[in-house]
Amino acid sequence: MTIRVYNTLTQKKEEFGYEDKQINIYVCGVTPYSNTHLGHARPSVVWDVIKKYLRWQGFLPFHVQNFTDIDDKIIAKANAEGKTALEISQHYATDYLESMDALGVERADLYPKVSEHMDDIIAMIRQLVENGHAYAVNGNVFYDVASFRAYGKLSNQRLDELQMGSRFDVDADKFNAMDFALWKRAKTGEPAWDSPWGQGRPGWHIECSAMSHKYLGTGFHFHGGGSDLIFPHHENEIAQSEGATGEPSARYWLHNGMLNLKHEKMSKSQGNFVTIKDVLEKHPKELLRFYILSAHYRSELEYHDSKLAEVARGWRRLNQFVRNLANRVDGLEGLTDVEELSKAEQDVLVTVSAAQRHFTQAMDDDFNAALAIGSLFDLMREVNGYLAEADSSLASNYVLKQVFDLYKSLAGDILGIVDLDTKPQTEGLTQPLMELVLELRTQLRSEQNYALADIIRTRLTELGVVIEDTSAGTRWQIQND
RNA sequence: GGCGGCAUAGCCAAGUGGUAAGGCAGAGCUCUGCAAAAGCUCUAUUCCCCAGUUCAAAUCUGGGUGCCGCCUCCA
Repeated sequence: MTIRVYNTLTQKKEEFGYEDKQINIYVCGVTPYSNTHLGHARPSVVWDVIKKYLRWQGFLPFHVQNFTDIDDKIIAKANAEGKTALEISQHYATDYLESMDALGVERADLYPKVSEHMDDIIAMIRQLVENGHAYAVNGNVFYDVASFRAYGKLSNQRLDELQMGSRFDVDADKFNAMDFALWKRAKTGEPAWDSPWGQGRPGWHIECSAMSHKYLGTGFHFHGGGSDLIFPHHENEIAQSEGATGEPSARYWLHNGMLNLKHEKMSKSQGNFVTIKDVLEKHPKELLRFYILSAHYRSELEYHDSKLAEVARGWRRLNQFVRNLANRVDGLEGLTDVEELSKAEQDVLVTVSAAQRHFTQAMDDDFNAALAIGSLFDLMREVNGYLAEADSSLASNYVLKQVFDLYKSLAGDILGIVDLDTKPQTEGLTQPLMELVLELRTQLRSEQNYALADIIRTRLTELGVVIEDTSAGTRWQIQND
């Protein structure tokens, strides 16, 4: 098995090389000053799936994701609301983690914060000054972009083509307009820390270099984030990390595409965002994940209010299929190999292994989840065909258990697009009441009182309870998406 | 102005040299008391346009058009 990934640094797909099973991952987190929105859901879900896939393949992902909890925007908001910057950032960091939990995103192994890594940041800035990549002026420290020959290698920018200063004023203390702040001199009313250059706070990019280096060292495997971070954030990060250590920081730079709202990037500063919590109040997390994963992680994704409804039908089919399988194979834990399989059953097993192979091939090719999902639909069609004829023999149960186990790992554990909670859909009286209603309706049907039976069905549908008459009896389900 | 990306059926979307996955919607059929579910069949002679390379191109090259992102904080 070989995994190939698109590396922004080389602008092509590369074979993923590794030395041992532990895969180190640094994903740029958020600046917590506002509610967590759908744009944040994209990299989170994408990396969640990558981690779970890698683990399924026998790797041990180790994931570090920062909180940039010292920042102009946070300070501005704190001053406006009469709170401290840390109160603001803590509040929104909590909102972020809650949103991630609600999305079924596994937590990172570490969430380092700027405010807790001042020594590491200062040490790296100092190193950069010593290495001749940074200079201090009036309590500020700037990165000397011209000193780093490879500057621009990630984003493919040429220094002389960048339009710096066109939309904001350039600090007069800079050697060069493109130089960026590593350390900012304290202004009144701002949180500040002691440093060799006086009181101040870190610039935007240095925290990721310092913290990724501290926890993952140099040459770690993956560095991820949104494509909007390629320049200047990640470009500057490379300049800092490599300028300080003399070694490459990350080997593979992976960038996810933007999630747009009405053809515009969803972002905090533009105010055009939909929060994750809002969406999850109306839709199950599995549906939101299905939507996000239905396009390749590098492409742009368009969101609008009816978007989830559009993909819901296909998603629901998949879920009901898996749920039916779950009911069917429930309690069949002890099944071992069964000797006599019919042709139809052998065919299903062949399709199962083909589906798993296609899924793996898709994920190995730059984590192509959209293609991988296609293989789940292919298998579903095949199995549904078999299911129509299947009896409840041992062989049949055995085969269906194989199918279910595959969906459980791929669609459930890795992608998180089907709800496998075996929790009863209902509580209290609903279950026995439904059984009673359906029993009576079955009686009516056997008496050919279809008019009344249909009224019951219609009224139940209006209540959100969908019933289906199958040859194996009537089944019911609460429609909740 | 520079850099990066995208343009595939009514809609979403995969596909980076070998003759167009998958989903939704639509049509027909099977099953069914009916409905639903499910299955089967059909639905892009063609991949924004124009040239070129090649036995072969949605895929490569050149040019054009349109859209998006970045060059300010952003996932």
